[in-house]
Amino acid sequence: MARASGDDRQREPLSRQEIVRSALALADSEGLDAVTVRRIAAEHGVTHMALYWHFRGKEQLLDGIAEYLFAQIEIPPAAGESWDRRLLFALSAMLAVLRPHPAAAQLTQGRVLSSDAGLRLTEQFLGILREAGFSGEQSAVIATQLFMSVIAFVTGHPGPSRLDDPEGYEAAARTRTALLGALDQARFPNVTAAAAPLARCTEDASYYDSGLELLAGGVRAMAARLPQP
Amino acid sequence: MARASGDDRQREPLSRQEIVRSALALADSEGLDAVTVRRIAAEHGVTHMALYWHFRGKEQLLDGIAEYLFAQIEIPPAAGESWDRRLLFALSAMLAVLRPHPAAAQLTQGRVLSSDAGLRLTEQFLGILREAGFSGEQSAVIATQLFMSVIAFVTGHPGPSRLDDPEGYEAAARTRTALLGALDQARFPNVTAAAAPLARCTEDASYYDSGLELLAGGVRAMAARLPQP
DNA sequence: ACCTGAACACCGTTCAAGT
DNA sequence: ACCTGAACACCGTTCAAGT
Repeated sequence: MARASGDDRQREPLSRQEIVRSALALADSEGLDAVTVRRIAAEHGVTHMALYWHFRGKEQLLDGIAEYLFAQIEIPPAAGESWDRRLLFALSAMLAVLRPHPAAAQLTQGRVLSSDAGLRLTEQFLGILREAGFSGEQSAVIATQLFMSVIAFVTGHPGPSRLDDPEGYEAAARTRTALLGALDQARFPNVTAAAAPLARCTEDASYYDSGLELLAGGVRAMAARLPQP
Repeated sequence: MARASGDDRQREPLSRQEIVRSALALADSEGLDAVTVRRIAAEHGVTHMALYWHFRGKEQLLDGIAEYLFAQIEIPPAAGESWDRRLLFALSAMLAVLRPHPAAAQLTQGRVLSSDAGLRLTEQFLGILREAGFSGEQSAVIATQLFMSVIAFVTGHPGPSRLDDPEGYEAAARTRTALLGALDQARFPNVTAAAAPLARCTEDASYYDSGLELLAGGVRAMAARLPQP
């Protein structure tokens, strides 16, 4: 990934895209703390001030990562489908994009309304919710809460990613399981009994299936209580 | 809040509690970035290395903040109540504690299972969910997702807190509303129509009421699909 | 037991300057 | 247009030392 500074004396100019992509790769492999102006610059064989020509500051660089993630979310067109199936598709599309980037997903949390792709996503969710019969205000509230929840499902995934570092992931999961299992059974009967699922429940697809069911079921329940038009 | 270094020549020794409390106050008033070993130390009229006697490092200090927050969550005893009402009480209790600390709440996200008070909370949620008929595995998954969602509802609250800085809050909300309202109405019909609720929906209690309804409704829907015992 | 002083490696940002 | 060099203020951490 790193571009040695010696092997290409005539480097082509950086682009915002390249910078954002290497920042995202850094977040994926070493976490958000590793996303540093200086380290990103080093990846490109450039001094760290070079990035300030492309971004006004680090905050704008992080905005760029969030925008990049939002832009990848493609909600499949499903014109003939019911609103609740379309909602499920939309939530799945978000999860599919964010899951590989548990560290960087954090950056999307406060940036939905300040990125173009985030606004496009919001627009689509509002459309689905309006179709379900919710008012503009209700749709705004529910869309925000769905975004926050989906993002949190992904960022809540602790430690190293299973995809990037499977053996590191395994070791961390085993350690957590052992710690939970060793707790006082009198004080924590349910925790000790469910030590393994608690420690590793975010690892497999069923975790996200359950999350989608929780959210979609909640929205359906709220829709069912709406006054009939 | 700051303790001048001159006014008490015989300072009583620091305690972890005091350090954690001033760190939390700093997060509340200026955000997580302001929570700095050096600034906390200055609040107490002490050099920054003094904190290293009380904490092994900054990470442990942040653990302390999370622990402190979890410890304040008191789920009311409600022995005779149905499981879904007790679930609602438990979620409300979490929200009540976390809402005043939108910045610091972020710290609780990955620390539920590594803090004593977080484990106590987990135990109580698992108890409620087991009573609803979910298996240990299902309860672990759902409890985790409920935690993540509630925390995200609070941390998603952008900008300055309404309680700590009402006029700053108002100004930020107005700016966001104006920005959303000025978007292209052809591309963003629903966003522009709901500009105000989108920009400020996290401000009032109904936002959190809606969030609780969403989550509780989702869990009820999942419980309703369980095979009858 | 509780805190200080000096030192270190690292960070984001500014500003003038180079090509 | 695109990048460098030097400088600055700030950060977390270590380690030996003080009381």
